[in-house]
Amino acid sequence: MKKRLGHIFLVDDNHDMRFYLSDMLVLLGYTVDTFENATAFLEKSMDISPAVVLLDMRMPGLNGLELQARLEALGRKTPIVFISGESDKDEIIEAFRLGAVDFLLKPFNREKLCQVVDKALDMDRQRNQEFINTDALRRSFITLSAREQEIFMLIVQGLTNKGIAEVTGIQPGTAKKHRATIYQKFEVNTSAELISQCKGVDLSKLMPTEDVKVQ
Amino acid sequence: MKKRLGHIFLVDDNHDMRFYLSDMLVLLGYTVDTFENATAFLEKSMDISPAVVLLDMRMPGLNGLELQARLEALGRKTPIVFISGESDKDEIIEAFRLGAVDFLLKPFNREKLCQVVDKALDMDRQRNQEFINTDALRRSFITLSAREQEIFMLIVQGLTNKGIAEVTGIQPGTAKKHRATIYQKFEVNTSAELISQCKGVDLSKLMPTEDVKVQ
DNA sequence: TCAAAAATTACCCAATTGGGTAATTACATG
DNA sequence: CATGTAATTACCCAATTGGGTAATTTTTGA
Repeated sequence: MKKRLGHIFLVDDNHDMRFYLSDMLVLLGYTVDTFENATAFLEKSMDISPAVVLLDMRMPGLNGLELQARLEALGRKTPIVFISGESDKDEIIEAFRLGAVDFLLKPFNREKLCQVVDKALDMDRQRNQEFINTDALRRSFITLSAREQEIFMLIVQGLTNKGIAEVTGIQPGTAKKHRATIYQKFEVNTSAELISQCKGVDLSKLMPTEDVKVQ
Repeated sequence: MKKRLGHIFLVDDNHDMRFYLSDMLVLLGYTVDTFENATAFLEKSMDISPAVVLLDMRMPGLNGLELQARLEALGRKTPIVFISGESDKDEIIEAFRLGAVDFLLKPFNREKLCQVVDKALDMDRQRNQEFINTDALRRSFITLSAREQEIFMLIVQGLTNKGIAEVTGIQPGTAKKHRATIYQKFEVNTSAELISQCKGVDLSKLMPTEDVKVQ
């Protein structure tokens, strides 16, 4: 059997189900952290990618939907797959509205579980890659002075030194000086390289944040 | 009441529901096309944006899920919102897996309908804008010769004429000549402008397609 | 208040770019 | 085969860029 890769956060209040699923998933090759309730997951989990949250809907304390909303509010964007047998239609719909990747109704077979988990892991790989790209760009961006950040935005919009001079009211030579500093800090030689580095990155997200993803 | 904007394709086999919903939606300000079954919609609808498909799940002939799959296969990407009372959990989950935006269980109130429809219309506006951006770029791209298309890709990756020369094996001056032609056809003066035009566009989607969206 | 950091401008030089013309070769389509 | 299109190369020129040094003024913090 092909060994599967990725991490699974399994949140289920049912002891037997936790052990049964965990064993199966570990056998399949995934790494697994199990949690008995939503609070335990909120407190102890670390950010790992690629990962997926396998989440039981009905639990004592916070239920699945409530945990989902909390994670969303915290900016923890690991994909969520619900596992449940007793959920009603409204709960299922609400889970998808809140961004759930899939919903597995018990009983489900191993193939279906793998298929859904792997799809979610793929999504997380892509999401994390985008985060990493943005983060790499941000590392350089925050070394820029305020003026340099302003001019950076104009450069990646395609403006020349002359255009930047017109927009900001400074001399073209000054714009050129700032541009040189910016290129140094981003370790590029041309505007094309700089703009390429920004491809697929939301420039409005360049201001610092705290969360970091490892691995 | 604030007048709502957008187009709705309403597909429902139930005559009363069709007229009731259609009247309500028109009153709210939307434009509405109604269809008695999936086949009618597949045959007659045109691409309009922003639009949303309100789709009944249980219908004679093709059911909602089958129509959804057909639309996906045809590349018709207007967001789909299901409307149904009798759907079971598996159908609901399958609808979301196939990309449904939302699922309204009957009975639902007017507010909920508006909220869901407007969200779907917003998604379609954005989707269509991306399509338009890509289409504008493609119009220029297809006027390039094969060699120019190849060099275009290298330019937007940030390569200089010298770099392009190394990669392709031609002389830097030749690369420069091609670059000049490309700039002309895209009506830009610098590589930064060209790359800016490509921002947010999936360059792998630049080859010609047939479907066109109006308005 | 005093020192450090940032912003501004000017100047120099080599390299590259943008724009244009021209000539030769390769290739395909009628 | 002939013609046209594409590709390739070379050459010229003006403008801009990349890289560096220097000097002055502003702003910021300690």
